[in-house]
Amino acid sequence: MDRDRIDEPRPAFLLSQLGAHAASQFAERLKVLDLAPQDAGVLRLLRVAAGLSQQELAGRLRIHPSRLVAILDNLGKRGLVERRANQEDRRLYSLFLTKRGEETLERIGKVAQEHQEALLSALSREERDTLATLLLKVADHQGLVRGVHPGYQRMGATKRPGEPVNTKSL
Amino acid sequence: MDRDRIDEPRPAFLLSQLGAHAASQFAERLKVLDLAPQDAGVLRLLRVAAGLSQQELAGRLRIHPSRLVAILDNLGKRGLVERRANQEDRRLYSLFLTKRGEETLERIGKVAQEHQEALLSALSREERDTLATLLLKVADHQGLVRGVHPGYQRMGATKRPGEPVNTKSL
DNA sequence: TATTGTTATACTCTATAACTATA
DNA sequence: TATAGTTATAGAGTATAACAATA
Repeated sequence: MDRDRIDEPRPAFLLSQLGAHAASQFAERLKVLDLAPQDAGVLRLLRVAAGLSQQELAGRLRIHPSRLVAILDNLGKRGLVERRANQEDRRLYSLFLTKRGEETLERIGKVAQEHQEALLSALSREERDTLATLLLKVADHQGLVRGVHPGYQRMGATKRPGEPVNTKSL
Repeated sequence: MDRDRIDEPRPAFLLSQLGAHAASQFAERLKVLDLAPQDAGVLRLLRVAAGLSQQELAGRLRIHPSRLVAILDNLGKRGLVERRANQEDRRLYSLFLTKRGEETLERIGKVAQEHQEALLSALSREERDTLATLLLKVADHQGLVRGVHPGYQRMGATKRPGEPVNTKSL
């Protein structure tokens, strides 16, 4: 059998374990700004891709369009994001970051920096660089989109999108 | 501002992103055995700590005891885990892996191996070792318990344990 | 009175599909 | 007819608290 010895943790499990830990720690820190990770994702994407429609934004973040509505309602109500009417097609909104949204994004950046510092404090600068290089290599090879967290897709969801509804559960 | 250039992905974000990806890929592969990640966690722990009570098991896995009931009902019904009456204290069950449970654990090991191979295929053997070393260093420093995934705590949950019930939502 | 395992209830959050208005 | 954004509904899965048996 050969596996009755003390388990050497598999790197894949470590990755998954640490990733979940990192995500929850970051979400915890974001609460200071009264924001959730998806909110940060939306704001960050709108900085580099201003003017997107909701459909486009949802597509890029892998969020269901109907879910994005509530997220944008909240961010809009708080004056961080603006829905501007699109002249050419009046069915569409064009989404923009407000001044306050940009400021909030700066604060998010600080929070993320502190988070990362705490998370990786066990590593030297050089080790962090090595880690970043390796992770980026794997992420690119796996086809992960920069800045798009798989968790955005379903943060507290219970059913996978596209998964058939289970009529006769239990 | 200095951050208007192309984002160098932060290693902390990469970690979180890749971790979520790894977790979902693994969960997907586990479906072949009709098991969820928590099930694998239960079986694995019972291999090295046979005879635990449900309370002890729940405590170690950071799963709510009432949730563990359904998990064990399922594993028991399928003959992978056995609830033996405890002679000394008849309120307790002593949990054991069955023969079939051990076999299933072997299969899980194979699935995990394949999963890891696919996940890290971008890296050389040496790079994988380096990655494992760095991750383990961080995980230990963060106080993560070997083999206990933070996601076990809430896999599709909507409310954090201990969090007050939100009476006036919206 | 306290603890183990169990169950019923309430709660949160989502995807789906219907809906409105525009095209 | 088709598409953008919105909303209503139902589904899924949890934590909490109450429960019965035992200590």
